Amino acid sequence: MIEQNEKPAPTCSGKHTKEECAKGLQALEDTFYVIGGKWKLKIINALRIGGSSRFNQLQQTVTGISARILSKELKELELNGFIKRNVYTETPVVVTYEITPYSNTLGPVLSTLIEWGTTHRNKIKNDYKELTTSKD
Amino acid sequence: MIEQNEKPAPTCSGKHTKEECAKGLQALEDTFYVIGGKWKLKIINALRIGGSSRFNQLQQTVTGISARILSKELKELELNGFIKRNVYTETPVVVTYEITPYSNTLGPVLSTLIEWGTTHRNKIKNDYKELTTSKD
DNA sequence: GTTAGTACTATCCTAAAGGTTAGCGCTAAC
DNA sequence: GTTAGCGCTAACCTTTAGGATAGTACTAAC
Repeated sequence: MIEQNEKPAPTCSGKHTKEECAKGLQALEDTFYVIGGKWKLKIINALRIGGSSRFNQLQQTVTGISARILSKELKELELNGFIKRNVYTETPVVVTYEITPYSNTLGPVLSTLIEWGTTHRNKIKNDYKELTTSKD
Repeated sequence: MIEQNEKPAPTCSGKHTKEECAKGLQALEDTFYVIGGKWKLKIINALRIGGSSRFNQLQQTVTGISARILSKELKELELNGFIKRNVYTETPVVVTYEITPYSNTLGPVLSTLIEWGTTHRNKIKNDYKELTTSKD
């Protein structure tokens, strides 16, 4: 919201990057398509860290998710090859979910995302501190 | 969807990782909160690659976005310190958007996300090829 | 004075995501 | 026979994201 009056900006479109940009756009689209949404990466992360888990256990770990959504997301994740569902026909029936090797390709994605979120939270905290401490 | 009947799985909850898991969950939550959604990362990526751009230019680059949404997203991104809005009071008025240094902290996030999306697309292609080529 | 361009914005509407509640089929314990 | 736990699932509802269309304020050109 700052007004300026110097140069009309050189309409820097950069033809050489249009293709690159389209590729990036496509790749982001693809990524969001399979692991986008509120829960998928959280579930995968929980299974990566906590190891194979059962349904109710998972619902406790991934705080806030409802059984309906968890069930739906697990189905989608299984369909896309990110997790494996194991049924032990005992009494009572036990079902466990575990990540597949393919999920491990998401390792770097998860770590950068988590790292960024952590640093961002600290930044916000500091910004707030500075705001309340300084008096100018 | 595979049935088994071996061990009831050792209820591997792993107390030592609960905290770790909660932290990851929180970090993912924070990340999604500021750069989640269908468009934000795409816009930042476009500005990163294409350099500072004007409104209509951006709308062309980020294919599929409507003016209303673009306007809304840009406001949010500016509020959170990811982009800078420059107004050149000329005739006609020209407005450019550019990324801030803080946006550059998203570099690793964007590249891993884009890289993963690209490899995933190739995997899907190969899976499909194998499916249509082999006859078993 | 009409048209065109720039950068939006208001209104309205649809569709997808997600939440709430209740319940099923099974078995084992009280 | 009632309760409780496991792993869901169906029905219904709310919230949010996003899309379509039209219009605003300004100015300059025709």
